[in-house]
Amino acid sequence: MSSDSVDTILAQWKIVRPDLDCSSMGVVGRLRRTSNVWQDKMEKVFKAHELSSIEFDMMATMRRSDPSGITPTELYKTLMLSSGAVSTRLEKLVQRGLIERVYSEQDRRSCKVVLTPQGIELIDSALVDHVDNMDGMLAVLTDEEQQQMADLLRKVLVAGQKT
Amino acid sequence: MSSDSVDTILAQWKIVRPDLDCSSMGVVGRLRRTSNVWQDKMEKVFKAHELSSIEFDMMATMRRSDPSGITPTELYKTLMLSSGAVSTRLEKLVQRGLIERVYSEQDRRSCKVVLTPQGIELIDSALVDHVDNMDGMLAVLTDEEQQQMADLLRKVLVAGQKT
DNA sequence: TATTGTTATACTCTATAACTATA
DNA sequence: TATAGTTATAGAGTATAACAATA
Repeated sequence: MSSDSVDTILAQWKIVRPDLDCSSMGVVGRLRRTSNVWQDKMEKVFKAHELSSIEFDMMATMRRSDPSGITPTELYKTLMLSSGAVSTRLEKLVQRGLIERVYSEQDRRSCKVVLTPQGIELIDSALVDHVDNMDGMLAVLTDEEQQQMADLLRKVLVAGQKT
Repeated sequence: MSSDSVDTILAQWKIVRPDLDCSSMGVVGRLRRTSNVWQDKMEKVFKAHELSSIEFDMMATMRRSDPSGITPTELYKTLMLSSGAVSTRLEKLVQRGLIERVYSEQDRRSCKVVLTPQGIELIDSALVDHVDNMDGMLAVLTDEEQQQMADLLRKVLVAGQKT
């Protein structure tokens, strides 16, 4: 098995701090690096569609939600952002004609944001490239290995929600 | 097996875009989320030692490097940051008495940064807490599963370096 | 002429909180 | 009085590029 930079780092710690068991860093460090590398690759694809990561996430969330739309509050809670950050970005997408606000008649404080036809076209086209991109990032793993990794990560995430 | 939020998202895509095979999102999406959750947990530990993530990374890199120090150039290349960003943060650490610059006699443009005794004390104490923290994040996985995940991630990282 | 490292500028992004309107 | 959403302010962080000193 070929070694990576994390193997080097672990070997260095073994010398400087032989008393400390850093093996967890072998998992956490690699996951962090993988996430960074993948994030960069994904941002390139998003950028090709003139979207930031968060704009992609927002539009993708709208795309897979109820066609009647989603409220800004649901959106910022789903994406774990502040209301202000979401409002600002929503306004930009409105100005680009990619989404529009539909005001509620029941609760006049509230609105829903929905994708315009152009918005759907853009996110659908970005989505295809995004899936291609992810497939490429995972191509080095067999289907079974991909399933293994998904299962291991699910286990971590489910456990983390309880805390 | 209990399901997580990514399972929900995949089910939503299955309805809205049944033509699109989003299974790679099951791996990539979970890895991204896990990374974010872990990053938050790590930052809390770093903050308890009055360090940002990057300050911790910088000091940890110095700690495991040659005791004679490391040049700012090596540091920003290792951490994949700009020279300016590293210079600014180095200066902050100098002002806090955690590191100092040792100027080269061979090349008078160059210097090395080294941890002061206080710096070593701080990073060593932060490191112990950091390792404890990582152990806790991985506690839900067996040793064998942790090894599996490390191996899968190494495979991805090694393949990624070639591109 | 290239390289090491610092500094200054400008930019992006966000959280916070103030604010409006409505419930 | 609380909530939905927007807007304004301020802060953190960075990359870029200009800069000084040396190779």
